Amino acid sequence: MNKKYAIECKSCEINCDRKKELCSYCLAQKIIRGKWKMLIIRHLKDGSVRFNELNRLIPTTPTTLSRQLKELENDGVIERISYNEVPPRVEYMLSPIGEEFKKVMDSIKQWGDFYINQL
Amino acid sequence: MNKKYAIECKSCEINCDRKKELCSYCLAQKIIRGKWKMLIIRHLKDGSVRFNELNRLIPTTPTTLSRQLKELENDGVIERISYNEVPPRVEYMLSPIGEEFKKVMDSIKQWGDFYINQL
DNA sequence: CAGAATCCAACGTGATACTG
DNA sequence: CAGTATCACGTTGGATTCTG
Repeated sequence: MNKKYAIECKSCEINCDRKKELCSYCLAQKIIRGKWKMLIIRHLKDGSVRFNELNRLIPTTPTTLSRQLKELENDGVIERISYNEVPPRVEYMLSPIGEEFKKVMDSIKQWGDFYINQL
Repeated sequence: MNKKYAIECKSCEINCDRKKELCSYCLAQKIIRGKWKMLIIRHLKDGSVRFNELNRLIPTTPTTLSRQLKELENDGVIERISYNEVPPRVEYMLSPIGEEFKKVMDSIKQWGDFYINQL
């Protein structure tokens, strides 16, 4: 198991008897924590999207969007393809890991609906 | 739909065509964002736990743990029962909404396993 | 035991200006 | 178009001390 992506779960190291299980949670939490990451993944669900297009869909600054995209890329959740064109064109899309995350998104949506119905 | 719990998703208001779907995501993100919340829910999965017991399982200070517990309670995810005893005894457990969240936890675990296998 | 109060440091996000 | 650099700021979490 080489360190392709960074995974570290301090909590697990300290107190988890079922390391792998807890790591999954911390892993997901790490990805979900970023303010716009859920939204990014949601907007990439149906295919690749360009940077500015994404920025129109997500109400934050290019600075922040760029940072969050880079983090998602480093975590292996999305992929970035840069075409050598003028004007520049860059497309973002889900990686296999990101595709797999759609299932989590679906269960989150179900739970959210349940939550809203309780109000 | 009375405002029992606070829900507001600025992103949805601004740019979402499928409001309810996105709200679910933002909702979940808002609730899970706290550094220890996933871990709290994970440790309450199998039944109620007392404050100090929880604090032994989760490597943070009582101050922070208390804050996150209160937030989870306000968001309707967990419940707090205080027994009138000396010394004091307080138990935390999942609410119905919290129980429902276990499905999300399960899908997260599956995803985490998939993730780890990609390394 | 189960916390509350207070203060502080660190981190994440946003605003602004600029660029290949 | 797709960013980067820099700075300012608010929110979060942690340390410490104290209490019913």
